Amino acid sequence: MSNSDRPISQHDVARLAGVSQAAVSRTFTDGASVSPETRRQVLEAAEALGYRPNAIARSLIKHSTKIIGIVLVRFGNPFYWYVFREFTRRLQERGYWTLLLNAAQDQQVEETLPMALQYQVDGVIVTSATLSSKMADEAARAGTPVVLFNRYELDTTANAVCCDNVGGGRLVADALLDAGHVWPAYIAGEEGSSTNRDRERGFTERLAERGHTLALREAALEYTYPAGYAAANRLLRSENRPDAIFCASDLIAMGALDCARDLGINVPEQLSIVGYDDIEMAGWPPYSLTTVRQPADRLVETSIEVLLNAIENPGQEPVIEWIPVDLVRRNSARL
Amino acid sequence: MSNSDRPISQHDVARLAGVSQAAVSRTFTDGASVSPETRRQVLEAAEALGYRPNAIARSLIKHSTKIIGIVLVRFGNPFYWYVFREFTRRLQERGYWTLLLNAAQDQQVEETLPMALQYQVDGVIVTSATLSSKMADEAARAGTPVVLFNRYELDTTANAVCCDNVGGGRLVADALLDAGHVWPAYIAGEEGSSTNRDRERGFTERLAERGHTLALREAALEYTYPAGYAAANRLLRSENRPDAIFCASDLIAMGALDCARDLGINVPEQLSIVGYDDIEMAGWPPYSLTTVRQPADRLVETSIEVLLNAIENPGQEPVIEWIPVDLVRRNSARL
DNA sequence: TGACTCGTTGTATACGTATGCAATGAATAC
DNA sequence: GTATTCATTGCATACGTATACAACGAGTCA
Repeated sequence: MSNSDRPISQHDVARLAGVSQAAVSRTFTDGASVSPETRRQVLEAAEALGYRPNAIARSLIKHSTKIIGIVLVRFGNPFYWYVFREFTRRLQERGYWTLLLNAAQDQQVEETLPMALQYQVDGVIVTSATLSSKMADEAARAGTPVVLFNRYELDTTANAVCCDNVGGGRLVADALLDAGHVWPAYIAGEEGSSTNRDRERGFTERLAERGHTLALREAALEYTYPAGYAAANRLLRSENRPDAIFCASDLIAMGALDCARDLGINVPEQLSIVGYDDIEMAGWPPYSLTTVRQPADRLVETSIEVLLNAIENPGQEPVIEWIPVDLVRRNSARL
Repeated sequence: MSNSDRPISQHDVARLAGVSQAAVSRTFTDGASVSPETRRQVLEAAEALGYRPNAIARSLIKHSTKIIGIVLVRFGNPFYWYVFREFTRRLQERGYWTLLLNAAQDQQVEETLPMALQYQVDGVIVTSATLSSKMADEAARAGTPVVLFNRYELDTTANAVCCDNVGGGRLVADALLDAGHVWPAYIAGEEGSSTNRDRERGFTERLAERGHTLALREAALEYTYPAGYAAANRLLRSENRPDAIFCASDLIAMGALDCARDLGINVPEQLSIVGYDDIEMAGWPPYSLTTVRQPADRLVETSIEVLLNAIENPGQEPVIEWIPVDLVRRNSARL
């Protein structure tokens, strides 16, 4: 069509409507003072020219982009798919958009977070990764609130919303012991992560409190199905095969379950398997996984509330919110 | 710490370094002319103040945000999760960031796309949704290229990168007939979608060419596991049970497979099941799904190339790229 | 009629950065 | 010695919008 190379600005609209640029700005700003008549003329001219306000220019003045940065580290876990969908959906409902920062490695958070800050995001949510104190300082200096999702860091200035992973581990220990298991094993996920550490700690702690010990331990190293399969394979071929396996995530547990089947081990009669997360697939009939449910909706909602609160009330002390978990009893464990 | 409320700007850095604001800008602009000495002073001052360039202000001048909008409609399908991860990862490698637009319903694309344009994104990728001609016009007027992912629209001005869904349907028909199946059924996904329509068309067309007809048809309506289970349930309880089912997606096929098992039907001896997408789970042992592989990497790579090409060379004719598919033979079908 | 309020409008400026232009100075060539 | 080139620098302006401020006109009240 008739494409002048410069996009339409408020000046163009103002010229056509015979008013000042300020009048145009006011008709597109809620609560500004414009007479119905000018408003009509402006809207008419805007419609004729196909004008759309420039959110970038507006952001520059208002010192607010209405954009939230989300740092996602491990894209693999389906639990985080759901979480991510809910984040974007609920943020949009509240007038915020989402800039995604995909950090393949934990280490890359150090590079991506500064980029988010350069884009002047109003806030950042960091999922499944921690923040170095250097990064936390930088965000604080920029005045950009950060919420850690399902991680916590006691010594930094970041907010956090976190499941009680220690409590989750204890839940499983109690349930397994109550049902008479005596030779429990643990398959770890990523060794460095606080979620993995806390789940294992809660599990072994509670076992110890009740006079038992962790019989065996394997590391899947990743939160994936094949890694879970491989770890279970090592575990189940050992001399003293465990009578129960607690897995650091559902994907690991599903791999372990299939491995047990392939080895001809009956689940749950000969072996109980318990997962963690309660992803959608955990409920599918061929798995029917007993697992610790992390209430994703509540986690997300709380994170958003903490973040928006920090945005609207700058200079507050960082907050750590704990979200309780519960055990979903299905058919992969004899409980 | 010592927080002056305004963030640090190039003026602050310039004052401390004893140079002009322009000199600061130049040290942060590749290829600009600055002496090593001033550069050093500027970087020193910037470091001391914790200065970071403001990407929003830069975007305003350069008429380029280095942000790509991605419109995602149905978050459910794991295939799109992989696709989304690859998009963000590869775009980041090329210096682009990703603004996510989550449209729960198809219809909401009409509302979200204009928002992306207001944020001056350099381009838009629309996955699993079509574009009204009104929206296409608006994007064209804004000079923002759009690439439809796995959809095509012959009459609009949008680019498209698309799998040969008709060809995929034909592949399956040939494979099933070659193996001696005589009573094939189809489980449809979302009725309106072009992917669903084309897959079914290719399947039935090829059946007809070889003197067969589609025996039965059911609609899952959604691309989900439970919907696939329910549709298969209706299909397999009917009088003339099919000897093969072609499903519009892998998730539907996995639901159908579990339904067949629950009904005591042997797969693949009594019933062949074929899916579409080749998501990661399709390869897991308990499913081992025979399916049509959509080469996600190639789809994504091509989409990015088409989009970046359109960004760098404005005013080009829209392009439609076709990507071939192939059949992955596993154990859910007797082929 | 004059003083006052109040809603509307335009002017001017600011947000933080990039860049065209002219000025400066050093280095080179004759 | 002068003329010329060239890299570097600061000044000024532009990007598109929001808003403080003052000006204006209409209306109200005394």
